Amino acid sequence: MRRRLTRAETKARTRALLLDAAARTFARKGFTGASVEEIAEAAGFSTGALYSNFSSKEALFLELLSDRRRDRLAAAAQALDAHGAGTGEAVAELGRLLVDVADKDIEFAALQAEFWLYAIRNPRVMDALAASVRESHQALEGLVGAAMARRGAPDGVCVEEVSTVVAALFIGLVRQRRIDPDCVSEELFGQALNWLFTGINAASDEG
Amino acid sequence: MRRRLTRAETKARTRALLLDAAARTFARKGFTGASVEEIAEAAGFSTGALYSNFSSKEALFLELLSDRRRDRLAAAAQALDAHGAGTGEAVAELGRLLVDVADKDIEFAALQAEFWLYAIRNPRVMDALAASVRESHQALEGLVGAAMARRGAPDGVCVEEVSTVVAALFIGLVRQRRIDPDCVSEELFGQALNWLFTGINAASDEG
DNA sequence: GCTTTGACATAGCGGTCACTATCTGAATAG
DNA sequence: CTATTCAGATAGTGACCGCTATGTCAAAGC
Repeated sequence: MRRRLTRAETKARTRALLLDAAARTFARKGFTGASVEEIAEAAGFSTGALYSNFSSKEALFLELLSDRRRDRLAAAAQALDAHGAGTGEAVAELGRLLVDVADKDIEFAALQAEFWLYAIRNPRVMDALAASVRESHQALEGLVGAAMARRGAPDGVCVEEVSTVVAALFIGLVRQRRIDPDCVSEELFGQALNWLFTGINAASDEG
Repeated sequence: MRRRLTRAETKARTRALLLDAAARTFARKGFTGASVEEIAEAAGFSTGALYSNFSSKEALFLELLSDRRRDRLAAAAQALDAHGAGTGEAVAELGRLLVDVADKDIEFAALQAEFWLYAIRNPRVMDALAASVRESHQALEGLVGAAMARRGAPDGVCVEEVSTVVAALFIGLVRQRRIDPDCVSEELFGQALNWLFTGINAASDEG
């Protein structure tokens, strides 16, 4: 049986519900296309509740910008851990991640695109986006560094650069898979990573 | 001295000016954020002129979707031709293309992101976007095929797949360069392509 | 148990938007 | 020269939106 909630608890719950509804609605309609009434209704509240928890539509949006990528990152890390990261299977698991993000979590890619466009147009929030991206890139650098070490990659190659390339590849493939799934098979991301890491080793052996 | 324009000529000119203004405005404000009055004014006309040339805001947007990528493609092909495509310099030239698209033609990336989001949300226009993308990918496949042949790549590797990877890499790097230019140097795209093509050769030598 | 507080609901205000009905004047046709 | 057509201007119209002022009722404090 459910304990009676305190005021602070219900407020926190309302906030979380509003954030979830906002993520769904912004992803489906865009920042300007989504109305605050729509968001509040999707969460089961009124606009009054929304403005009692967030100072403006933009503030709600920016809070998502800081939050959601962290959520995704945690889920991805968990999935990778569960399937033997640090082994040769990591590449296969990254392929599965591509499918997850492109096909299942259809909100994520759309939201990130919204964030990017918003930051391009409102330079004052670009720092926040850059920080959010940097956070996930640092996690990725751990994986990439491990992969390079396992494959005996040389010292001359910059882990940050390789990570940036891997992340760019991922984003580009997710986007393309939403346009034409036939062009981006589930294995293509893993395949491309194999080419990339093989090439890194081979290229440095020459120079 | 300027010849007196016929009605058809002035109308075509008005249409073109409206399309240009629409590209600028949609890129800067987004599809929902840009108003038709804003677009018409930027072109030096009234909303009446706009609705006399396009049936709706959406029709104007969709016309850009078909047009603008072709323009970009033509400019890119010209730039590549001018700097010795088909030689080893092609990779360096592709690096320059990255800088052009990311830094100078700031409209292009934003517009493409708008198109993608719009197509995601309005499945009936996804076909148009897919066709537009396929057009540029086919041009890219010519370049990629030539690069692979020059480097003596094996038969077992699918040109379409490699092209998709190259395009994805490009899009992802442009996006990241707009977030943090320091992370994506001008040479990184060319560097990544070198890794990629080197890896394609090496991987197939093994199997 | 009375008072105070504050989370959330309701209603409405000013402003903007996509789109249209109507008008004007210049290019065309005869 | 006159009549017609039509590109483009002007001036709305109804709908919607972000936000706020105000009301309500239950939890918190004493």
